[in-house]
Amino acid sequence: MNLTFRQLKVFEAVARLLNFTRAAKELHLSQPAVSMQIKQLEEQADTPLIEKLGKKLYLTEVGHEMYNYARSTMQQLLDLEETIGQMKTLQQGHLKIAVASTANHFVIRLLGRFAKVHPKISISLDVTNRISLLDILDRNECDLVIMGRPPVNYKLTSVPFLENPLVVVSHPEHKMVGKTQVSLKDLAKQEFVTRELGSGTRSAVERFFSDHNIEFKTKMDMSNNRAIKHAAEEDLGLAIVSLHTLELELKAKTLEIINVEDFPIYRHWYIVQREGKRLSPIATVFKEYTMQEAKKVMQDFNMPYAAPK
Amino acid sequence: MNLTFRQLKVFEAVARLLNFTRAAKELHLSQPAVSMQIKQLEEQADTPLIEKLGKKLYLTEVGHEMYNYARSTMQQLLDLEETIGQMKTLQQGHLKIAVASTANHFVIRLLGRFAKVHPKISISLDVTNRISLLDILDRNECDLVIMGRPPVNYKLTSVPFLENPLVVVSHPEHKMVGKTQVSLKDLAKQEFVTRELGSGTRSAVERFFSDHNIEFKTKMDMSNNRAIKHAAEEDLGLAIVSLHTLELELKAKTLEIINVEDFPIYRHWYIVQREGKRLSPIATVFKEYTMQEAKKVMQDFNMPYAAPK
DNA sequence: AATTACCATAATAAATACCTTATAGTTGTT
DNA sequence: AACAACTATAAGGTATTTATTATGGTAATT
Repeated sequence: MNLTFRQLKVFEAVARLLNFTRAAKELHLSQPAVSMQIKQLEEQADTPLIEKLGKKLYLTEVGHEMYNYARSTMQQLLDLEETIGQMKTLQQGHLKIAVASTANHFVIRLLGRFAKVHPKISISLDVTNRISLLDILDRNECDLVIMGRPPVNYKLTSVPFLENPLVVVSHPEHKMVGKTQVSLKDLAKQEFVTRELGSGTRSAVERFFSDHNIEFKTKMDMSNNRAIKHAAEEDLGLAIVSLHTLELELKAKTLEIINVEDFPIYRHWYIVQREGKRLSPIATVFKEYTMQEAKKVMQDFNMPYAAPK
Repeated sequence: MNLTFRQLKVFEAVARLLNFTRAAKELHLSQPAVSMQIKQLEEQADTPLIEKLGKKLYLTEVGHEMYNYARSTMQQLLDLEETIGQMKTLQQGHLKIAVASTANHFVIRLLGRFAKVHPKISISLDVTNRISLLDILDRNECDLVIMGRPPVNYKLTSVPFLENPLVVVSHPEHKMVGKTQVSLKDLAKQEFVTRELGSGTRSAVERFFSDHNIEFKTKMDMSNNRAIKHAAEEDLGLAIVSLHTLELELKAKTLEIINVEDFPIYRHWYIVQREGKRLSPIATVFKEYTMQEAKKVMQDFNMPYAAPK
């Protein structure tokens, strides 16, 4: 059977009004046009749908079935149109974001604000490590990823949108705490607790040290940021971490920032997508929102986006 | 939005296979034909439905919605086709019959047999009086009506399919019971309990009496057959009723048939439909079944379809 | 660098879908 | 018998749809 929506639309009107002429008027058509559509539909169904007894029209049993089908299908089409319309106007939709664990803190705040502006949008947030993020991008499993500078050999489009200052922190009792300016030479004498080799932060730090021709002595390396801060709190060594992950520790004064020459190291947070990816309307809006609002959001939460010099 | 079933069909294949070329093969089309259909569908939706990242295809959010819609609509279409197919092959459908109350007894038996032959068909039976039956026909509210000879001034098509013998019955103790042959002259001396004026039976009886130039003395008239039989059982007078309504009373010997000259009066049961009515497949079959099987059904139930002469 | 697997685009031909006007035929009513 | 209200049918034209082949471009693979 090979019906057309046109046939269904015309049939619906005729079945409802039980009058070809009035249906034709309603559809702004000539009456024979209606007759033809009905005839074709009956040919498709290979059975009469409408019968005329005297002057009055009646639906046959199959006609009733067809009427139900026509109404149901047309209603579904209206629903579809509405859904699509809402998706386009951001009244509906789903946003899939993945973020590096170190970015978790401020991204949650950013998303919180964004969700308030777009209350009908549902959001899923995946917090995971750098390797997984690249995997997710590769499988096209999310709209956007927020992470440190992505590797160049992947086919990705990335935009830096916020400074990510790395600062040196220590146990509050450390002798360097409170000094106006610690020299890099002095810093080099210290031992560090750091992220594992291959992490973005670790490479950035190593590059910084080698650029300044000083040695970088590691005491321990750990696979997550939380563990590093813990180690520093226990005075197992100095740590170099993103300022954005320090809010709690600074407030509770379990860690202090050390004022070191040439610090903070300025890295950036990037918003990343697959090359060629066509963003959904809501993802486009979120990307713009992030690029515009990120700094403001950080400041509003009393979080210096850069460390004091 | 003005989609076509073709677009949906092609889109369904592409969305399922995520591969234009394979979809084209499945649909026995060239690959560009598929590209075009998808393109047109995307134009209708005014938003991308499929995105290509590297070599792989993905559905967009709207694409997923469209996929759901396509599958649902196509499934409904299959359901519709199946329903229509079943209706055509009598594996499904509904039969609406209306019968005169006096025909009730044997029509129920007829329908019982018919229902066993067509177990998937549902049946509704309306048992009512002659006036209502004509009304029902006028409003095209049923497929077929079974009744006595319908009036000629209605636009109806009717076929007699079974003799309807009217016999004289009385209380078993009546003096005429058991006589070899009662003359019409003697009968004329009796008083009768009869149907109301305007009923089919009543007119038939009156015509019979006047044709034979004898008087017809009524004692009481009543609006239904059951009441008449009751009155005769109570010896309030003789009754002239359809033999087909007497099964119980004869078996229980609460009424006896009187053997009267020129009786039984032979009327007929008619199967009636509106002029020009196109019967549904199942109604056509029922009409044929009735015309062929009615006599046999009556006999099988040990019901003489004609009174003994 | 060449190859392979895909999808997009262009040009073009054939089919068909769709609508209109004009006209004829029915049915029920006055 | 004439009329009014409807639907069916026929003829004809236009626009749309649908497909084909040929060709070009892109991304991953060898």
